[in-house]
Order: sequence, then structure tokens, then C-alpha cells
Amino acid sequence: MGLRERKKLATRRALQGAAVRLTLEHGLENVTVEAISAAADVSARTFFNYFATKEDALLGDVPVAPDEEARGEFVAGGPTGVFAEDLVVLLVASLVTSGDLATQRADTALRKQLMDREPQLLPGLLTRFHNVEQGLAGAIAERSDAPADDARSELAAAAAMSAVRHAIKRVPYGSGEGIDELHGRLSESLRMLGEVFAPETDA
Amino acid sequence: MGLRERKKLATRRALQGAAVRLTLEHGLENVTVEAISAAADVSARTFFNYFATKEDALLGDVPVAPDEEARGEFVAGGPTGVFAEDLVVLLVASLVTSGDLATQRADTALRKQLMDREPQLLPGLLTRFHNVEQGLAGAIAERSDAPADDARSELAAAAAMSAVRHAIKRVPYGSGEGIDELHGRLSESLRMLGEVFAPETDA
DNA sequence: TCAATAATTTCATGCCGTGCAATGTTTCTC
DNA sequence: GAGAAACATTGCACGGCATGAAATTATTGA
Repeated sequence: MGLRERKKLATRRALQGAAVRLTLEHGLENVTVEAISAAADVSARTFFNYFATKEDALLGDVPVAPDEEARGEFVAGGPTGVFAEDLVVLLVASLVTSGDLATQRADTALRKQLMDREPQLLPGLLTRFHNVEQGLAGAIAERSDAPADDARSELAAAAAMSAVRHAIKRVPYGSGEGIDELHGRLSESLRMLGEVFAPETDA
Repeated sequence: MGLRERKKLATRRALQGAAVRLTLEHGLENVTVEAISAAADVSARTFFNYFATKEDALLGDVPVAPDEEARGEFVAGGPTGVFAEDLVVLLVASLVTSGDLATQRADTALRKQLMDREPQLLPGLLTRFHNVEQGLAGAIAERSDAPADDARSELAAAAAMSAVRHAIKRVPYGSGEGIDELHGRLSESLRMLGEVFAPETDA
């Protein structure tokens, strides 16, 4: 990794860090791009070479698409052959982008904190989730040999993302849970989804 | 209805209409608030007395909360007592805001057209859906005597909204379907949801 | 070391969105 | 109907976001 690339990454991190810190400190309204740039020791114009908007710097590196490798296996019908089970595998792989779970956890906590303080950021976050959902729908459609804009696939993808949010919300704050537990929680959420709307069989 | 109120409503409609027309004609980027205001014969300053942002004028009157009356009956455990069935009733009541289904249909078509042309509007639309979803989650929680932020209720609400999108998407373009058909499609979508994730009973 | 390539900066610009004070317009009261 | 009170519209000024273009500086590779 050359010097140029390392510097760019450093600047990016510096801008993100300054944006988050200043926002939590003074509120987004009271933080100008100029201030963020100054804190990161670059010009205001440079800020916009890295981020399209002020909000972008805050939302940072939220996953935007399913993991490529896991997607391939899912589309091929693997790894187990059971739809719901394989879906969970794909979801977990797509969620855990960085190798480090602890970092991931910290990022999520930070994002939640930002959302509580600055609801204006919600639209952007929802849009990113929506993009992931679209990618997911595409994978599901492909696996089941349906057209890319298949409504049923989109429904399944949307429900799966709902389950993801549900599962994440149920993780205790500050717990040391790993991938296995996340996998379990996701399965549980999906099962619960089936129960809530499945025709009553015990009445 | 006094003259003052009628004039305000007229101005609002004029601004919305001008915004939509000009946007479809020239693209959102090339339409200034000044131009919209001029087309509606008011000052640019007045525009912001009606809408907080340019996008707001375009998204217009998308439903933002469940219908009050239907919500009350749902919370009380009615009208049928079967969760999935009552949920559909609530959803339909919340979706069909205006008495006129044809108008509603036209609005939806127009919104879809706007979304295709101007993806920048998506975040705002998603946020409105999200607000409805939150209201829905509250109603479900209340009906089942759970705390307002109950995770299971939020999961059910999210899944329900997924079904709504799915149902709406499946309505043929330009069809003359009414409330009954919408009701049926929604039930079908919810049932499909249960099937996709329910434990296999036939294998 | 020098040329090529890429990143940063400076400067200018247009538009958005808001606060404020002034001006019109509708409504209410007598 | 006249005048006061309430409300809506307008003009003006301002700060901030976001972008384009050209000049400057830093990195890379030969």
C-alpha cells in the first residue's frame, strides 16, 4: 500500500472522526463543514472530495451490499439447501464486514448514539438499508430462477432485513457475543416471523 | 370553510402541482424553489411557509400515521379477534387516506414516476414509511399489552409494511381494483410471508 | 532528477433555508 | 360598515452547503 493511498485513508478517517466527535459534542446543526475540515487539517473543499454531503461523513462505512462470496454460494443453492437456513448464513456474512466483531459492535453503538441525537441522519441510514435489501432481493430471485424484480423475492428480502434489525436490537448492550450467537438470534427472529403470520395450527 | 383556509389550501396545491410538473419536465436539479414559487404565483419566501424543503413539496401528502379510528378498534382487540386478520383491516384503513380510491391510485402512480426520475427523493419516502411503521408497532404493542418499544411488535410491524409494499406492487397498472381487492392482496401477502419462513411441515 | 499523474487548495458562484421587520389581507367585534 | 386584531405574504439579509475551474503542491515512476 503506497504512501498516497495511506494518506487518503488517514484523511478520510480524520474527517469521519472529527465529524462524529464534533457532532456528538455540539449537535449537527452547529457543526459546519468548515469546522470539520479544520479539525482534520484540510480545506473545506477537500471535504467534498471525500464525502458528497455532511451526513455522508457521519454515516460512514455502513454495509451497502451483500458479501460477494457468500452471495455466490447462496445463489448456487448452498450451503445447506434449506432456504431459511442459507439465508441466515448470507445475512451474517453480509453484516459482519470487518473481520473484527468488536470493532463492528463499537461502530453500531456509535451509530445508534448518533441516530438518537440527530434524527436527520435517519433518512440516509434507511436508504443504505434499502440498498442492501435490494441486493438481497436480487440474490434470492437469482437462486430461485425468478426475474430480477420478482415481487416475492423482494418480500422475502424485506422480511429478512426486518429480522436483521430485530435480531440486532435484541443483542444485550456490551455483551461479548460472537458470530455464532448472532447466527442463532437471526434464526430465532426468522422463525418468530413465520410464527406470527403462519396460519394457526393449534387452535 | 373560510376564505382564508381555502386560499391556503389552493396555494399548497398550486405549489405541489408546480413542483411536480416542473420536476418531471426539467429534472429536480434544474428546478429552483424560485421557479416553483413563480409558477404558483407566490414569493419564494412563501414556499417555505408551506414546505420545509423542496423535496417535501414533491412527496406531498403521503400517509404518516395509522388511521386513528381503526387504530382504536385494533388496539381493543377488534374487529375479528384474529391478529393477522385485524392487522389487514388496520393497514387498509391507514393506507386509504382519501375517500377516493381513484385519486389515491393516481397519486401512487405519480409518486412512482417521480421516484424513477429522481432517486434523491427515496430517502424522504423511506422515512415516511418508517414513521408509519413505528406507529403501527406502537398499536401492535398496545394491543398485546407489551411495552411501547417491544422488539417483537416492531418485527411484526416491519413485516406488515413489507407486505404492504408487496401487495401494492402486485396491483396491475391501471386496474380498477377497489378496497376489497386490496384487502385480499394484503391477506395473501401476509400468508405468503408466513409460508416462506414457517418451518416446513410438508417435507 | 525530471516529467507525469493525482490530490489539495483557492476562488467564485448558485441555491437552499431561516430570521426579522414591514406590508397586505382576512376575520372578528361593535 | 369601520376599526382592531389576527394571520398570511413579502422583501431583505445572511450563513451555509455543494460544485466547477484553474492554480498549486505532493507522489509516483522512469
